[in-house]
Amino acid sequence: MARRSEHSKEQIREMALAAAEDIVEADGLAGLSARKIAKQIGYTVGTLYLVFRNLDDLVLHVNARTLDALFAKIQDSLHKCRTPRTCVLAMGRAYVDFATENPKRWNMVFEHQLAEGEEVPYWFADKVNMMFQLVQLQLTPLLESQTEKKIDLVSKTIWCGVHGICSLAVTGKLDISDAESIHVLTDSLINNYLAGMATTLKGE
Amino acid sequence: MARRSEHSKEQIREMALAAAEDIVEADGLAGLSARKIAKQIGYTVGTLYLVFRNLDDLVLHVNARTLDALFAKIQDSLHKCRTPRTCVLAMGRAYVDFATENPKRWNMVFEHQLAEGEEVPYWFADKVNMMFQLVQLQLTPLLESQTEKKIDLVSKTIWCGVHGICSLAVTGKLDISDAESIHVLTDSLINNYLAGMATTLKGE
DNA sequence: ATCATTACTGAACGATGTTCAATATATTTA
DNA sequence: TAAATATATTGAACATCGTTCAGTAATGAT
Repeated sequence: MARRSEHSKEQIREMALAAAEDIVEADGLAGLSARKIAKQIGYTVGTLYLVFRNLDDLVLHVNARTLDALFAKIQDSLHKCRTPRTCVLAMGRAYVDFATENPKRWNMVFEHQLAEGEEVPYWFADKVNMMFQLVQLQLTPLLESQTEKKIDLVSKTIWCGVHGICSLAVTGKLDISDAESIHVLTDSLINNYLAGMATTLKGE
Repeated sequence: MARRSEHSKEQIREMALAAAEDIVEADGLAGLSARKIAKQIGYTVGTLYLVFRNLDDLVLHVNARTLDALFAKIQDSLHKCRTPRTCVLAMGRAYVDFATENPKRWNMVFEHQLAEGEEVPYWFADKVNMMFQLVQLQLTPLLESQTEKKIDLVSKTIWCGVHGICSLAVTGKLDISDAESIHVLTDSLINNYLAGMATTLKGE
């Protein structure tokens, strides 16, 4: 055997990640296996380990791609909004839309956990933080008089809230599942939280 | 072998669930295995399958116990509060406290997913719904003029938000991890959301 | 044409969830 | 008390999993 250089290592990586995405979106993280990926790209298991440290590493990279796609979709949603409030609303809806369109892939980002000793690599943590920073960017016009710590708190609170709604809805723990009904919850969260913040800021 | 009737089936169930809890809180869901549980209770793997349909079923029951303990803790927190707002604040803090005290067990409730065909049993869904109803119970005094649908929306939004904060904090996706810092977020969410709701209700 | 390098394989290992014929004990019957 | 029946428990077997790595086949260099 050995079809030397039919694909570069980088190509094999890409193929493996794409195959893994397919399998996960079809059967979830539980349905993913090294042998399935290998079979789908026409190589054997061993080859995967020349290109990834192990399956956890591969999943981490699939998750990175998911976060990238999610981030892109959320950034896109900002083209059609004008005020901080409507922009955060748009972001929340885009988040929900992505999650309902790619439920298993999105879910894997939060389902997957590294083994005890392993650390989440910095480049992965960065991708998560970028999401919060994008919220922060929208909100700063409303919070110019506030400390950075306060702005950080507000962005995190809102975005965690949106995530919580999305998470419980997509995993079927609420009775709702269609995107439209979930938007009602995220809209409510963002509108009321911001309205409440406005009153407490005035009262100072 | 066969130490007939040394323990009743119900006792073996209890022992297995307790052992599983121990293992999960030590090593997480990934560290749990049928053989480990069996070894810890002094039986062999086969015995577990006389008492549970399969490992998924066992995990589901561990999760049920976790939800029961969580619910009890949250109910307890209601003895020291007087207003709807402070009661929901107390509930949020109790939720965070439980999650930080039992991170792996709590996490498993949301990490674990049944296989494609399997349905979440009604008694499990009930336990989740009871949590929302407890929030609803606190909030109805503030929302007496509102439709039931609106009350439901508000409770779900707030509690999902609290869950989202808790979830991202406990799994290390925020930079914070101590309970006190997480309380700041849940307090902020609840206080601002309710304040915002008060203004929109007045404006009607 | 030979050698060295490289790309890839696939058998092997230990561990997993799950099943079920076999077995050892307890209870009932004679 | 002894034999027969019933039942509680076992543990070997199966397929599948992640992971490793000696071996092999094809390429590039000499």
